[in-house]
Amino acid sequence: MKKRVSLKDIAKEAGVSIATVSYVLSKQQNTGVSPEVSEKIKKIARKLNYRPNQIAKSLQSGKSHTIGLIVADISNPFFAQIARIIEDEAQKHGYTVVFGSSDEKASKSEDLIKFLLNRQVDGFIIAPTEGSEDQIQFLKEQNTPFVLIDRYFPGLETNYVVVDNYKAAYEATKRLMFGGSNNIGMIAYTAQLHHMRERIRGYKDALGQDKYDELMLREVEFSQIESGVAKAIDQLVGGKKPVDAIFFATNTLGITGLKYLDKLAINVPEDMAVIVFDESEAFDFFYCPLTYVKQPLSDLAKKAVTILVEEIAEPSRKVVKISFEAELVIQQSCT
Amino acid sequence: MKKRVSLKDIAKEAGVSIATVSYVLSKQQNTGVSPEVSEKIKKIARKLNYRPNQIAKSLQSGKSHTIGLIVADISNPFFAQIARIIEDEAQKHGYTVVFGSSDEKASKSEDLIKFLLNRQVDGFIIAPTEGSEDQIQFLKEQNTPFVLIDRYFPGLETNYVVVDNYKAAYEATKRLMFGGSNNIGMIAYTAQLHHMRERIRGYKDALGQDKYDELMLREVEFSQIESGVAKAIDQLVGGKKPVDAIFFATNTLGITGLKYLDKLAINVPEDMAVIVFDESEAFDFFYCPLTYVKQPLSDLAKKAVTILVEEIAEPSRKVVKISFEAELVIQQSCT
DNA sequence: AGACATTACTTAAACGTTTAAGTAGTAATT
DNA sequence: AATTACTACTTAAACGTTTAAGTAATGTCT
Repeated sequence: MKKRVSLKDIAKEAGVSIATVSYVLSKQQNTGVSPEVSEKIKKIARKLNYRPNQIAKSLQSGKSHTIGLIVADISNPFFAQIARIIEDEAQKHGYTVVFGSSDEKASKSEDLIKFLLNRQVDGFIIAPTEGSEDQIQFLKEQNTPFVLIDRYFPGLETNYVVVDNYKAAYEATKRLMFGGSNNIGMIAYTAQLHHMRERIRGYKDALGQDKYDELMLREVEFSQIESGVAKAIDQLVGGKKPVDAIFFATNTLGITGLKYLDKLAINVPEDMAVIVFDESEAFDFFYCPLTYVKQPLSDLAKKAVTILVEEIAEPSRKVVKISFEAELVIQQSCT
Repeated sequence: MKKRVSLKDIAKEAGVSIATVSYVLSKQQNTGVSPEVSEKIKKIARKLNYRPNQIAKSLQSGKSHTIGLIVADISNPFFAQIARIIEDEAQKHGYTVVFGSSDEKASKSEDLIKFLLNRQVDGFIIAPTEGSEDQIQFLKEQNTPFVLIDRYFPGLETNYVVVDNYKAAYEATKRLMFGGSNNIGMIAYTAQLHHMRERIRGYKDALGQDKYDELMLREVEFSQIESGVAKAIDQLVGGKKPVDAIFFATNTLGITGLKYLDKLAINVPEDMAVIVFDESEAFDFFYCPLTYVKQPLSDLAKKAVTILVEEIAEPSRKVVKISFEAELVIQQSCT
């Protein structure tokens, strides 16, 4: 790599001190440099194609103007979309985004946080994994600015931007009941993550004491989605009280589940009503237009960035907790 | 943010110089520090929870251990998947990935390159946009390590990792002919990007002089995919020689096109055979299992990282040009 | 005993910035 | 003429590392 041009090079060529060059090039207000010298320096800077070294600036200022984004998996369209919006929004504020995928593993998440902390990121946007409370607590104690997104820990006083999962799940389930379904099953992840428990709670509450049966709620492991969903569906349709509707708790579960229903030649919505949490491009080609819970991704992501940027600028403000409403997009799979 | 622990803090507590601490903590080989002092320092470092400041290291070494990834759109699953693989691979080599989306605009791409260059990235992995030759040339002149991925410029001597687009398109088209299609249309992007021209060239060559008709090749703008594809299909099916097969040049075009075919009640493959370049989760739910061109994403992305990392370590090696074979996954949409 | 090595450190410069504090030189005020 | 104030700079320290070069104390060899 060719040696980059530094203030020193410009100073030498202009016959002034480095400080003068710095004042000219970095200050908007004129800090007492004569117009002639100022012009001369600017001209030389342009000629030499000077680009300031952000690393040096960062070392000096203690700010890297970089934010770390940690999600479960950047290749999951849900997170990829969030990442894109965060990127655009961060750029507007002059921030770069570095990202990492935790694969829902607390250990990977911890490694990533440490790694990015060494890189001196100014703050984090994190979709926390199960069991990462202590990491989040650690960030809090360290006073590292961060915002949780998509999920949060009710026991921790932190910034977060989420969706009202309880309400969304409640409404979705009610819609299935309204559509005439009597035995409504749910397929969720085996996770103590609050957003997942909230979706489950919404489902249960909508059904009420008498309609809910614990056999109708099936949980599958992150690590074996395909086999887990298949088994769950087998149980839901094969029990003594077969379900006539399934509420899928995430889009990945939905996609996997719909494929399996296809395999079993179970028709939606005739044999089985369906609602899925989250969207997917895949649903566009499903033979029956799906009713789904639509999260305001853009709002979530933008808000997360603005909160983070504000917190970086003014640390230790009061925590900000935001919960957006999700929208139930009603199509034909729920009747 | 709490003040971070630096070598100085450790040095003070241990009663030694900063240099000694640095030697102990950064060297694997013992550089002449007594075991007692060494142990003492390590213990204090652990106690204070010392984490080295990468920014300072970077300034000193001139290496940021960060690579910049520039793609058209990180939320496009094709690029999101590549990003994920690059992330994992980069992590293995101790690199962080910062990303940016160019939206296929040369101006955005240029801004991103400048922005990330200021951030002192050690190198780039770029899926270049149309009209970005001069930016690439600039990086080359600067001796900034980079690898192009997915696309490249035949006129420039650069590292790249791509797929043999000509061959893949040729074979796809031949497969459509083999399946009995007589009038095979193609929908591609209006772009001089080499990979796109190669796909088109493969299509043309497969058809040969007599079968190819310029009316059967429709190009649509990046900026108006939906309307463009609709218009293209209208023309393809509404001409005096209506096509009985369509080859879509990318997965986005394919998804959009298939939706529109649905709208027109054109059945695949009875009324229209179809092959799409690239995969999509969406295709899993299309009523007819699609024949598609499968790119070895993992190979592409991993190779790009290793080439880049090698080039960073040993600049100005000979350029490396890699072309992988794509696989035609034959299902039922092409007969 | 004197020369030379070796050990176990320390000093100081460097990376590229920013910025408080200092310093000439000139101009205005008394 | 002396004081003050301003202008247009420069000096130097700092951010947290690395590392070549220096040094004092001890050990070894002839």
